[in-house]
Amino acid sequence: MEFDDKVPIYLQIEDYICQQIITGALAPGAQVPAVRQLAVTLTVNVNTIQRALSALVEAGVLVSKRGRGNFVTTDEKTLAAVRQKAITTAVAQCYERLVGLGLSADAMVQALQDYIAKMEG
Amino acid sequence: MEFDDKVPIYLQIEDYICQQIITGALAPGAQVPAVRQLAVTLTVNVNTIQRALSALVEAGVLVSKRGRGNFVTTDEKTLAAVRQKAITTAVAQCYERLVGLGLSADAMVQALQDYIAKMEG
Amino acid sequence: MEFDDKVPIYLQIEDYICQQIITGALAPGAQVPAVRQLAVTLTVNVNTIQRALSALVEAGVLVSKRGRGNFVTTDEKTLAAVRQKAITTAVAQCYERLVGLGLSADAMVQALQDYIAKMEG
Amino acid sequence: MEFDDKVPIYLQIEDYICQQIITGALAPGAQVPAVRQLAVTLTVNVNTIQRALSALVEAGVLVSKRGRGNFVTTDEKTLAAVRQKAITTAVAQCYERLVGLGLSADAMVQALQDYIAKMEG
DNA sequence: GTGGTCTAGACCACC
DNA sequence: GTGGTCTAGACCACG
Repeated sequence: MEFDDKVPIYLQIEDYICQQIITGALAPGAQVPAVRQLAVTLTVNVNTIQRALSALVEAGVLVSKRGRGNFVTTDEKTLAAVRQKAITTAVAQCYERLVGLGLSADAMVQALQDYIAKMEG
Repeated sequence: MEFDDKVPIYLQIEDYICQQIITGALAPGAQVPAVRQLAVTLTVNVNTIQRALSALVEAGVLVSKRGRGNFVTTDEKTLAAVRQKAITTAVAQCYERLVGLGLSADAMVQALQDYIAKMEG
Repeated sequence: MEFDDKVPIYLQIEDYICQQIITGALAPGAQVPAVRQLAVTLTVNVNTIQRALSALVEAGVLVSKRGRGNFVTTDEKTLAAVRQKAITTAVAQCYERLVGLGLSADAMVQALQDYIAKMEG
Repeated sequence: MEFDDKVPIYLQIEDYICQQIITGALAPGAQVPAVRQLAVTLTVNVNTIQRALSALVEAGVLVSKRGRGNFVTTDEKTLAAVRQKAITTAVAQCYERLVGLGLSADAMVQALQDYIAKMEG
């Protein structure tokens, strides 16, 4: 995995875990890979992983079982919220920036469609 | 102006200046407010402003005239590139994140339209 | 190390690092001395070192690994380009000045050979 | 005329005047253009011109006649020295940098010849 | 310990 | 007054 130097790695890892959950790569109730395992696969320090997981536990997305590991919550409301928040955040950020650049609603949609066409066409 | 803690202030200032240029608030050839002035209005240290402006000078977006101030380039190609890059960057970031979340092209466009409707409707 | 007052220290440090790389004192992939270490040995402020290294990172000559240090790139193309640019820059500057003084091509070569003879003879 | 932002303009103007003298564009005894005239043609502030001329007067290259202007010295020794110094300085700077890059004497001469061939060939 | 960012304050070159 | 450079010293993210 690649990290953007300009934003804290632990935040990027948070997003990464959420992404795994949303896409189903990490199913509800599933065990999250061990901290040391994640540290290896993401080539990141253990402390950095810990920080990211702690935040997710705090948010209720993961539940930590002492001595056994971390698990994805099975609470559907929380999971739905995670998904919705991830999407909204991405879209909102884009919207704000494009508004700042003076684009109209139509121009925004057009810009997105153009980009999608370029990437997938 | 408000700054996001998670990304370097000097980068946000770069974006801010570019935005001013793109929206026409800073016309081609216009003088950029004095470094010390910007420092006051943005409530940021002079050096931080300098760092942002230096990068823009390096990129050719601004030209620095010693003892006189910084000015927006009049080179149309550069200006067009600035605008295009700003839009593409915003859209690309959004696209990448939504792809990571498993959204289809249609779902992406829908999500954007929904958000726009919510904000502007 | 000695610095020339008339040109920014950070630029001289850039050149110094490049020189170390070109001569092999800093091998490809090798770790550059810590910022604070360089600051001590070059008797220069840490920020000044940072500015020089940042430019080299930007240029791809160095790669920065957060919390671990700065390393010389292993990309051969980049390294070759660094070497070539350093030589060309030095020669070009000399050439331009001598042309401005009205010297012929032969006179230039002669002047260089004379100087070399004086220094090494 | 173009100036390199990285070295003081007044030094570049000094070099420029010396160059004019060496190439004969300013003959021995000739009057140097008025300060305000130079300021216009070089698009530089009057004070900056003054500073450069003062240094040359100090060095004996120019002689200042109150109320009448500045004139190129007619002292042949001084003029010869100016020329020699200009050449030596250019060559020495190049030599030092190439030595620092580990080039042999032959390689230096070769690099210069290559560059000349590229420019004039 | 290592790099990255920011602040505060100073000095210089130039207009 | 304007930008450019440098210093000193602090704090944060990361290993």
